[in-house]
Amino acid sequence: MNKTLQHIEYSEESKELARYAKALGHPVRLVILKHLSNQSCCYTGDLVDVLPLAQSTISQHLKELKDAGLIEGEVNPPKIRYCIHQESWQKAKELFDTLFKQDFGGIQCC
Amino acid sequence: MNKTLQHIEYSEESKELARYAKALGHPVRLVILKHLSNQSCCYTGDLVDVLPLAQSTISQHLKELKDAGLIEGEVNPPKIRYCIHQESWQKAKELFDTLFKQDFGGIQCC
DNA sequence: ATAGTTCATCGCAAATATACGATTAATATT
DNA sequence: AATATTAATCGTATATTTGCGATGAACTAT
Repeated sequence: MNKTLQHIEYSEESKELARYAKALGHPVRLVILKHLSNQSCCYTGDLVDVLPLAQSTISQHLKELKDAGLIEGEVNPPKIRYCIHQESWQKAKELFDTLFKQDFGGIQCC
Repeated sequence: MNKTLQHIEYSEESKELARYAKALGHPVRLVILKHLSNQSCCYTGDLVDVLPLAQSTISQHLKELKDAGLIEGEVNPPKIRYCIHQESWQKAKELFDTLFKQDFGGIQCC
């Protein structure tokens, strides 16, 4: 067969949405975001206190959320204050809205 | 430190949302869902024709979407017709809506 | 019965993700 | 300068994901 060298060109939207979805694809990160939303912001240490995970592990999850663009950190020595990244959050919201806007309910098929 | 044996109890919501998000966290699967929504339904073979990936790979992605509950397959020998799973799709939509409903725009912090 | 079609599954390799403890970097405090 | 605090990063181990080709199962058509 050998159909491919697997270099697929995805749309920017697909890539961006997949990136957000992937970042949201772990329960710990959802808990972190929830915590962040409750407090509006919080320090890494707060999360370390709350979650039964090593500090390094939490830091890593924060990094993934940050890399995906969903949160941002403000240095506030010696702590770091994390918050939702407004713009990206809005962008993610829109992308998911668009994805789910397809109202499959109308087209009955199976 | 040894803070944990890492048995965290997540809420059902977190687990379910994470499961959906994870399934959506790969561009190929988004393309598949888009294709599915365009045609309302389609056969595995259609996707194999469209995507530059091996049949087995596509089958695997379909399995993941099915395991997450986002799609369902109707046997239509010798083919299988895949469609969006209405209920789960709606449930996912709601969970994401709830997640993004938090209007962080109001609470300025950083 | 035999051969053909369609798609899932197996077995494998490579890459990525997840967790940890230990270390390092940055800054504040003494 | 020396110490303490906070959090990122490094190194490592294990598990999961992603991809492939090959094989197998289910059903059709000859």
